[in-house]
Amino acid sequence: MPQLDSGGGGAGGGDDLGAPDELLAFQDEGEEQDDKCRDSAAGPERDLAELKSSLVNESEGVAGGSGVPGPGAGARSETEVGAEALGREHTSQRLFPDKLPESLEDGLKAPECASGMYKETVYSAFNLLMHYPPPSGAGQHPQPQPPLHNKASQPPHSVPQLSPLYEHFSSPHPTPAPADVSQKQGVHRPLQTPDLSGFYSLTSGSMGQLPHTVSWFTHPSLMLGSGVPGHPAAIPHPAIVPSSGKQEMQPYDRSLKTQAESKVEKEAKKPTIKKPLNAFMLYMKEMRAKVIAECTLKESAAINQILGRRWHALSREEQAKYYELARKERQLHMQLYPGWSARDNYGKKKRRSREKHQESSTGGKRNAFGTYPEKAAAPAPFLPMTVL
DNA sequence: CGGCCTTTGAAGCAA
DNA sequence: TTGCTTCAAAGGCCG
Repeated sequence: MPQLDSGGGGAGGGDDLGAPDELLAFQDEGEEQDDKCRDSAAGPERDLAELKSSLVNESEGVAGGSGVPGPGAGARSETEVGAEALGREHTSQRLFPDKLPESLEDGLKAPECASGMYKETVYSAFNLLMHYPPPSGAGQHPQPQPPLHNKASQPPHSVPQLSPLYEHFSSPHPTPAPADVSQKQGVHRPLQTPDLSGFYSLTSGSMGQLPHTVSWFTHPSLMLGSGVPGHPAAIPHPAIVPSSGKQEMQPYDRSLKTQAESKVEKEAKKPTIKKPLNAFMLYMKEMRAKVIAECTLKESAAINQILGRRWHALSREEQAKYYELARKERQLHMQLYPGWSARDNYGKKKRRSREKHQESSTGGKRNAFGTYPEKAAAPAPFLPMTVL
């Protein structure tokens, strides 16, 4: 794990929310894996690997280069790009999975996927966020991020499960906000983090371009919202979802319920506070739409594979931005839900049975670290991100 | 309809 | 302390 940093005392003095991720020491991470990849890429697979490699290069054209995506970035060798971006040796084959879903292969073969599409600076919006500008200026952003969560099926009133901080710069979909959230924060202690306070000072009138920011402000704990019975009109925080995931029952149905049932139901309906997103999740949220547009892919599994590779292709500085954002997310999450713990959601998702897990772990499938047990002799792909 | 897939990172848990 | 597991997002796929 990229357990790094800390040494610096962390940004925001005293806020060391366990943000071991501040600096990602991913130098050479997967160096050995590269070897493995090289091995596995031999023969016909090598072409595929190179194809994938070029895909990563494109992403570096965008994300990389600290905003100087040269026109020929996509044509440069990965070694060049990697060395430039990371200042580290960057072998030509990195982390190529042995297999890719067919859809991913299709995507990689797609011409639009191979052409350099990442011309804009991905982080322009990110920088916007990082500086917590007043919302009035947000609309001035020249290149609003493409819609990331515009599912047509989504009820207009619902709040997409977006990472609030991230939403601040990524989502174009307005979310109705109360005129004065602060008035509804009676029971919630005011946030004191200077960075974050800027968010909460937003008003509904300024939400045009940064709509989902509101989701932060309409956080249940802020406005006695979804988490508090008797305030049905409140807009839930994206981190909060009804644990049942089902629609609200009609009053008539409700009357049919026995007390015991309703009790159980009540229990089940207790809103689930979701984990704050980590750096990679934030990165995925931002880049997913681009990958989809570029590769005409829709399968998340395939997209995530691409994003995983692109993530590793990012420079340290670029990744650091997401780590910082994730840190702020955690910080805010902690402030909003002081008593919340990740264990609250433990076991709530019905996951594959442990049996299956064990079976897979011995059967060549990926374990929790994304590694393959049979290759366990070699360092796990991402563990070698050792401290510099 | 709901779990799986797939990714990385954070955190929980057991030993 | 170490190593493993679960969850976070996303959306197509499949039983």
